[in-house]
Amino acid sequence: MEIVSSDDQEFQIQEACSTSHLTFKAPSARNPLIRQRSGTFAGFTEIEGNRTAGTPAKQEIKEEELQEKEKIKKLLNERRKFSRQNKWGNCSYKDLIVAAIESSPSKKMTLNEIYEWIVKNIQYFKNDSDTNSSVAWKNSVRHNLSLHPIFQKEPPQTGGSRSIGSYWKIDRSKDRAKGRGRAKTLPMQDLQSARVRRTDKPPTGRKSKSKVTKTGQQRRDSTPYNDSSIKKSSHTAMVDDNPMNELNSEFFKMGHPSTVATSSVRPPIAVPDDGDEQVTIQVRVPYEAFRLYREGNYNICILPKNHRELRQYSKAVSMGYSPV
DNA sequence: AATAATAAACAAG
DNA sequence: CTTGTTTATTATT
Ligand SMILES: [Mg+2]
Repeated sequence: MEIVSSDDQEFQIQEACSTSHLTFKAPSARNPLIRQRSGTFAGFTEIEGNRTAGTPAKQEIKEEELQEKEKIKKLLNERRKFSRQNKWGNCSYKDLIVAAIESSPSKKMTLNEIYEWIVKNIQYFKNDSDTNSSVAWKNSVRHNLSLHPIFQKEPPQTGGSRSIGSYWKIDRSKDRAKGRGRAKTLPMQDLQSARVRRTDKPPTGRKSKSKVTKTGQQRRDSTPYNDSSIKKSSHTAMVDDNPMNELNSEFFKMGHPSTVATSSVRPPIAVPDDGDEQVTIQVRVPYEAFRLYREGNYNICILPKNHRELRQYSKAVSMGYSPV
């Protein structure tokens, strides 16, 4: 059990995770799953304080430009905690947006200005400013602006006939705090409200790279319906009569990271030849899986022992594996 | 296990 | 169509 304190409240996690076995019928591999402890308290994003603008007072414009280029080079090349090797360099969309906005003298930018900065300054996006493929990364930019509390917008402006949207600014005080247990302003994905799964619509999300397992089984695509006549929509909906709702809202003010934990299991699966072929099943532990109650000054969060396993189980079955 | 990328529904203008 | 929010999934570390 962990106790974590934030500015004004404390809460505990009790068995926010559990260990259990998921056994699938496997002709050749029949070891029971033994999974490690999961769903531990999330760590927090390292804040890059050292990229803050150094406010060069009186420099020649040319020199400033050179400095700016150096900064970008550093941003793309240096590895930081959690950084990935993206097509454009070792920085995240969030990093790019921060760099863009900070490069502006007024320290604020409209969405379109952010796009333009990226296209102008990041090689990878240069030939990609107005093509079909730009739709995807621009979507990601918007996603990141909305998602991260560090990005805040001023009241919307109007420019001529069409709206230019808002000016986006950096507010570091709203970024996730460094270290465990400090006051947190969490990204939206850590702040999901009480929703339940709706099964009448196909899901959205990232597509699987490998669509076929070694068993030859067709893996379910995350967006299996190309048929545009099938209307897709988010497949969750609020449940008004969830008795947890009241507690939920309080709970989420504290932004409990464990509610977004994903976990993987590697159950033995059916393979034709021999093999301990295993598959990773990622599931998101949904909010409603948790049982919450209050005890004194604490909100107690319990993930019922079997819940994660049940979700993994049903997902495995939907992928074509047969349980024992 | 945790973070980040990617896809897409949906709303408002 | 653009801007913005949110959910949901997989990939990468
Ligand atoms: Mg934001």
